[in-house]
Amino acid sequence: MIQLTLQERLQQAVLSLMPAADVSSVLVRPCPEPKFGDYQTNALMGLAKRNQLNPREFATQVVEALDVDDCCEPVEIAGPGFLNFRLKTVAISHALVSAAKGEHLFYRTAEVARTIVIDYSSPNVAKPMHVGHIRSTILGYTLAQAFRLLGHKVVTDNHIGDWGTQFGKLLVGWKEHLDQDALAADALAEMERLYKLVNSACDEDEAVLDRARQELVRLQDGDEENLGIWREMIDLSRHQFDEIYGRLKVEFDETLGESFYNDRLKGVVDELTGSGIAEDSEGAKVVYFNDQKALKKHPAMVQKSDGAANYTTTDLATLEHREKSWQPSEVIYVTDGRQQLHFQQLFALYTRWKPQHAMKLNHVWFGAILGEDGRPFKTRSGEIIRLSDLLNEAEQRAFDAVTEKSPDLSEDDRREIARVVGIGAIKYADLSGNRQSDYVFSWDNMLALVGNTAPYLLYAYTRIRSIFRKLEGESIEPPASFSLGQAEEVALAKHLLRFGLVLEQVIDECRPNFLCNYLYELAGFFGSFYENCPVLLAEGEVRAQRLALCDLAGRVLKTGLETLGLETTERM
RNA sequence: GCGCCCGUAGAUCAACUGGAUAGAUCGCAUGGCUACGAACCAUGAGGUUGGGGGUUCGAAUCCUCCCGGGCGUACCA
Repeated sequence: MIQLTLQERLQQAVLSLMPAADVSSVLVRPCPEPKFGDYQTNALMGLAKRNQLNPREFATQVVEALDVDDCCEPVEIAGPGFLNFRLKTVAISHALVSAAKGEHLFYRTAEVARTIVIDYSSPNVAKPMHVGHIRSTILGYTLAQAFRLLGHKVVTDNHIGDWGTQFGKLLVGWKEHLDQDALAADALAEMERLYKLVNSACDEDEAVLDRARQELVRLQDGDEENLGIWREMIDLSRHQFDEIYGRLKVEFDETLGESFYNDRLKGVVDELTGSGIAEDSEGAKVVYFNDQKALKKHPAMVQKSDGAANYTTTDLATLEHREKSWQPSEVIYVTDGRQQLHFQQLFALYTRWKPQHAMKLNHVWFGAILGEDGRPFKTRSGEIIRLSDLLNEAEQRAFDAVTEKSPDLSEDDRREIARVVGIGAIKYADLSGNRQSDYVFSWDNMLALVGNTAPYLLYAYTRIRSIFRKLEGESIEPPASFSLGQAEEVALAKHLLRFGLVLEQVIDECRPNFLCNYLYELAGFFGSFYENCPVLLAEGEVRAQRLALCDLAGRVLKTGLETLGLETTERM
């Protein structure tokens, strides 16, 4: 939090010279190069330019008005007008001492807790979850954890696709082509087969399409037989979703599928038409956005020409429900980037429908998964890889690795470690990139066990734990100060101080890869420290200080990993 | 056609939203376990950031024009 102190004082110094200045962009950030210092600001140059001042002279004046002697060495003006701050060891020591006493862990929680609704995962009933679902599931869960860590209230909602036109075809398939044995063996695969079968039959034969429409109408009219089949399809699907979520250790506060809002859809359409927001077009009800450049040519449809509502309508009802139920300050949708237009329409439409709403509506989108040819991802046989197969493969590879590295451990232990490492590797691989970049799927990349990967972080953690196991019963007092005599200690300590800043960035921009980078660097700094600074063999104060550094690094690592949804292990 | 996103080392990705010498990892080469776990550490090679032009103290990032790719573009969600 030192960084925020510096920033506040810097802003005050600027204001003392320029009372009318907007200092919100006067930020202090970590230096790109340690040789320049620990923190820097580049904001003075822009400010000077806008006010037609010489940037170096302005920087000099700011430095004169700035008092940071308690935590920094004399501030340095560099290049065209950077300010470089170098922390005093006593300031670092002070932060470490209070953390070692358990007063904080280098971050602080929000003074005003916000309520955030996060909508993620949202698989469709009767379809197996495949690798495409993992990004939303893992990203959403991680964001929820990050908001919670910083003291916010989060409601997670799995908006599963359990209603809609696909059920007409599924019902035809179920009634005419169901293979009970296949259903018992792998329900989702069988339902997917039925859907594909009827779907292609519909393309060729108008009569099949008619039957599908009739079955759908019957379902929507409450026909007992169709409702029963529908419920069974949902139960079978939910069972398999839960199995995946269990393995991923992902949870939801709510699972309100599309069907939950079914009774409200007609009312929504009536309100929109009644108030003149929606109008008729080619038999459908649509909303035009002539006031918005980006949406001008893209009206949103809220009712199809056959009278049925569609997903925009459902999403409107969902937003209404969320606002009523939780009064969130923000609703976050985690989906792939192809739905950007839909959410632009939805947000604009909701604001027109309920102009008084105060929710920030945020579409957190992510890039596509591509095959090695750069085209949307499929295996050679044209199938998308099933999520359960991916998890199995990850655990198997991790098991082979742990068996090779630690053959002395029992098989049960190795299985458990392989589970933590394998699942962790997948999650980390998914979270460590910029979410908006498309990424190329490859088994070796996703399940890698060396380099910038989960096992690297977990290994650093096990080394820390190993040190504390060797202490056995020995009681350790938190040190009264840190002398930080070796460069590796300083680098590790300074990095610990930045934890809070990174967490803020993660929730501000909904980008968990900042946390991945931070933890990877932390593990790296710990690695150098570990190789160069004996802990147990050190003596007196130094030993106590190094033990405390190890403990703090371990706690930050564990907290960070848990925020990413990764479990830790004591040995591997 | 229109709109959005993208092109960075042999490969996979970063780059704190305009900052200082574009960083990692894999792979490749070299060195290090009689100091706490070598799933580690240290060192090296590898780049005209797709291409041209522009904006300015400063550009992978902003503007513009080409080249190449992905996605979307009213009755799927």
